[in-house]
Amino acid sequence: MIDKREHIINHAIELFAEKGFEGTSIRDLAQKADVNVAMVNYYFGSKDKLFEALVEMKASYMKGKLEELENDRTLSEINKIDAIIDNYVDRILSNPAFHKVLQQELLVTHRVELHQNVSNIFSQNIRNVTTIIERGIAKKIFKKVDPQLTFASIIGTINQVTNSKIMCNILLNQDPSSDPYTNLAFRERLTSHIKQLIHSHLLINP
Amino acid sequence: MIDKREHIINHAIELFAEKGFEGTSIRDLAQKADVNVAMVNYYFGSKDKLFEALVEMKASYMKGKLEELENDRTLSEINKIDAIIDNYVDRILSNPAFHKVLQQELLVTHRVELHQNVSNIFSQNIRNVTTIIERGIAKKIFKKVDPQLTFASIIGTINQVTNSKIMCNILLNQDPSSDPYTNLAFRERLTSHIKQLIHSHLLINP
DNA sequence: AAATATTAATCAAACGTTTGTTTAATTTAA
DNA sequence: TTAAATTAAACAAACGTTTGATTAATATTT
Repeated sequence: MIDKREHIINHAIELFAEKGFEGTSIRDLAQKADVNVAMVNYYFGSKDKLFEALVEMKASYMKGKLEELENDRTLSEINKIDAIIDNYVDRILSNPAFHKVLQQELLVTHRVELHQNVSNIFSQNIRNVTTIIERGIAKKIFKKVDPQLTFASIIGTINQVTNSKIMCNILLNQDPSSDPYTNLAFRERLTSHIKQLIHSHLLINP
Repeated sequence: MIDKREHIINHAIELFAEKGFEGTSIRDLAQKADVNVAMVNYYFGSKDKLFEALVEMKASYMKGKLEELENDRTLSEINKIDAIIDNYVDRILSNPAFHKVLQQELLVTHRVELHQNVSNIFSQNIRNVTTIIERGIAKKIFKKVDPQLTFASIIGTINQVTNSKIMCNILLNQDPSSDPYTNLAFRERLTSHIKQLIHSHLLINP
């Protein structure tokens, strides 16, 4: 075993995604990760701190690529948007369980601090994307759309199909047991739909 | 007090939305609703059955209007879509807490039966909307879009701004304490964005 | 109409479990 | 040999639920 903290965290993500944070007991987690019940408190101090450590360790993958794209001067605004869509879909479909954990924490509000932290993970992304859209509008390449809600439509479409596997399969008339998230054809279908949607929304000359 | 069952359910919706089902204790609920702890089990049998009764009692508001719209022969396809968008935004913004409870139950999967029931609440709506879009495509009024994912974009955009008040305020650069859901200007902004987005996506002659 | 019987609603208290956490002893590794 | 890691056992607190007694409301009988 390489890193026991990460080992526990990885199993915690799966359980939290399936049952929620409150719905998962430390004994559940210890059994699933095949460690002693005391190890969670030994390594993390408490169940709450495990959750914080989990978010902190795994949230970094959210950043990075986007700032890079925003500052790329060789790409047109619409190409940046396309790259962001590809990037988002890629990362979320590669980590559906962690993404679900974050979405759960956005829905509930009683852990005020963590709820704020999770919100902040997304806030820089919002600013980056809306800045790109606003620049496109200023250059008269884009129509005068609502930049904030345009971002909401991009990320909201992705969330709509990634938040619930069962809902996604109902939506796509697929077998309830089939797994759309690992299906490459589905990934292609999703990205091309969003790009098509956003292109006709943004571009003056499509 | 008119109906004690409904009285308890209404307070349960608020608490479940804020803390989640597992995060809410019966003692929490009893205190908030100002009833004895034994009353929940007296009226509903168990905490789980309270949850089922809650969904059953409040989910009916989801149906109705949509079947009506689908069968209306006086409206064009795009007018039906517009009416559906108005209807969705209206109902969700009028019941944000209950909507959050449903979204939470879509995210977690460990209560298999209830998760299925909640999914089914939406499935008829999906069929209605996709049918309208397919008819518009057949009539060559609409472009050859992806009907299922187009629906996902409509409902996903709404969810994106209604799932978290804090996220919504970050998105809209608003004060963290402001309440966008009761703000009529926000409702108008949201519906007109979605309509604009979907019109340019669907219509061949906008 | 008054008195009685029956049902429904409410309550404080207690039930047995499960919860997150801690302890103190033991094993492992450096 | 010392520090870190692991363990089974125990801890108090919180959990959902049940109990048995008491009050309120309704129905029945006089």
